[in-house]
Amino acid sequence: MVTIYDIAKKANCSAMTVSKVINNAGKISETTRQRIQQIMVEMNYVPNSNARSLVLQQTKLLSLLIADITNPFYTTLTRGAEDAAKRLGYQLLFSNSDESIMKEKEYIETVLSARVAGVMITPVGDPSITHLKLLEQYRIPFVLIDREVPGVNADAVLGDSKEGASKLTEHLLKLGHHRIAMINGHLETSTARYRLEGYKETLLLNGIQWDEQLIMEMGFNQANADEYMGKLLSLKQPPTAIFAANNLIALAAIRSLRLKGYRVPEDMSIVCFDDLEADYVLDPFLTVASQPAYDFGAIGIQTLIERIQGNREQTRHIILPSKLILRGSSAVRN
Amino acid sequence: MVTIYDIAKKANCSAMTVSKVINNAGKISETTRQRIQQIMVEMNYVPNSNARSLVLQQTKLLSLLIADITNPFYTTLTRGAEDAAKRLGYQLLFSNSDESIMKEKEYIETVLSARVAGVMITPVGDPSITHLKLLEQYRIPFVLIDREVPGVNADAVLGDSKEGASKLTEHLLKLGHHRIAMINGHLETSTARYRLEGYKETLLLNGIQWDEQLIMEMGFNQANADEYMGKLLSLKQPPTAIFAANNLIALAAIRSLRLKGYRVPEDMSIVCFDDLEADYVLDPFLTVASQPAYDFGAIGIQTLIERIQGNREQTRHIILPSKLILRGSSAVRN
DNA sequence: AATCGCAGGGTTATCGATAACCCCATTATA
DNA sequence: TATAATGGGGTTATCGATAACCCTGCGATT
Repeated sequence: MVTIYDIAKKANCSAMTVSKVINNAGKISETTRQRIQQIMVEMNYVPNSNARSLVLQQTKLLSLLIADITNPFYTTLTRGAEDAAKRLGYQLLFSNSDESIMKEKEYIETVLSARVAGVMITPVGDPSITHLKLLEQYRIPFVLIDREVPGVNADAVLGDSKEGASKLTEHLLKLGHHRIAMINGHLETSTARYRLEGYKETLLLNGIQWDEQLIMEMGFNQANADEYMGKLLSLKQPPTAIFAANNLIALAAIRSLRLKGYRVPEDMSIVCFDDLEADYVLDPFLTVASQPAYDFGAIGIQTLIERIQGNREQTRHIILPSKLILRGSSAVRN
Repeated sequence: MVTIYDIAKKANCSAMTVSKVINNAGKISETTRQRIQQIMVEMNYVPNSNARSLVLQQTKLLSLLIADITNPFYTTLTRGAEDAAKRLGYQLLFSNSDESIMKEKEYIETVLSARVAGVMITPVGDPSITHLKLLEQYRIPFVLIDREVPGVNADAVLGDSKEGASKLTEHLLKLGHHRIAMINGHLETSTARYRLEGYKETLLLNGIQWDEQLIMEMGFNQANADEYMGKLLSLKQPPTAIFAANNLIALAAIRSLRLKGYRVPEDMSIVCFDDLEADYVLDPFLTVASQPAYDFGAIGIQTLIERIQGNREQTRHIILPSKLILRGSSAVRN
């Protein structure tokens, strides 16, 4: 391990002088500066950030915690975050909570003990408040992304879940569906609540009372899609359309339907939130409310850095719109 | 910021005693242990890992650098790595080099300065040797994953690129194609070289001399797919089949072909490496040599941790096989 | 001639946690 | 009874980098 002391010895000067060269601070003659810099290159000196952040009480490290690394929505978001962080001179490390509150807790403790400069996080759900309060207590700036948490007053970059849900529901209604099921994420998640709200409200506005039997709270990780589809299909009056709270739920639902011999959209229309980026799919099939994933990440990081640098007082919620994209998974009711 | 000194003051003892409680070391009476532990909980104490790793000269942090976070192959790999790390008691942080040697360099310097316990990395290519030597110099254990680097003697978890390429090429030959183009990643990447080797060798074994005009070195990030497809299609004897070095290249190629009015597989067969996990795609279309992405990650982390714990002397290369999966993108030559 | 100012560089304490070692009672042992 | 052994806990130095301050010598100023 090369330290500034090793450099100092070779350069015949004190460690402090080396430190000053590294930080471009203090008064150093041009000759010694160059001598020291050359020695640092020769010896492949890399500063020990642990030592540095111990004394400085800060780092240039940002942390991003996403809920599901296998969901293209989050990886695209991550790209946006990464680009923004780089542009603004910060390093970004990610982690993946996998929708697990325990993993989230461990991760928060890790970043806390690393004293990162800031955290951007897709909270698993309302119970995340415990960890978020920890961040508050340790005065580590953070930004919520995609999901908000009641009781936590922080900057947030969110999609307009209610509006998007309304658009999707309305679309299905226009196609003649009135038995529309919803397969939702956990209601402990703000997006799930808003999407449900938009769904219910739109039904009501169109003179339809929602049917609790048609509303499933499955969770965003698509476990048990088969079970939930089974329940829906065995109702006396099964749905003719499904609103899935996100893309992976929709895919799981379609797969399950096909296994049971149903066709989409002939026997069942399906719509959902979040596009699968065209990169992954040759023939996009899902009718979706597409959210600007890349922007989520980029704007989130910008907001976070502004907060870190103390340019702002009040917390701010930024709401990004979604865009309805009509495709083959939804059709006029038979 | 709560420190052990704050705890000590409240508990009326020395910081050392607190430290001993935290580390379950030394001799502490049950009463004081409990008293201290309770105070730590009350005050939400989180140890400062910077201080700790400064004195211990080590951490429980592993670092994973992947080449493209938007490629499902890598995100699935990441899942495997994450699960393995958790199981073995390590925390995992990822980053994304985006196939950029500069980003890779910055990242390596970051993990170096953080003195992580170990690094798992998909090197961008042969030039990565510079950074990898740095890791060696600082004695940070690392494992190469998916790609090897000549001149770097390290553990590695690799796919059998040559064998997979042979299988794919053979498959196309059996379908009657003999003008088979290859759209490859950069030859600075070991996988690209091995895949090319398998391709050429299989052609030769079947009595076909390869045609340099049919071999394109595009890079794994699918830039300029249109340009390369244009070149191939405007040849006097254009290919009737394409072997793409990975999944995203294949998709880009198909998209480009369609834009130009070609149909797959009727006008052009396409095969490639790396499956798109069934999670993302409703109707898998690509004929692929599928690699066990999850295992790459899991085995890689295991190997890394073994090395960290010094259970092994010699470096080891683990080669994982790929599986040919036949689908609609390849068909008998017209 | 005495003082000042500044360039150039060094000393020391500090961040938070831990290793290595020390110290003092009390109990066990010869 | 004298001594060793042990439990329970404290002291001090250390990791690598930096902030705050100090020192020295030389040319400029009065």
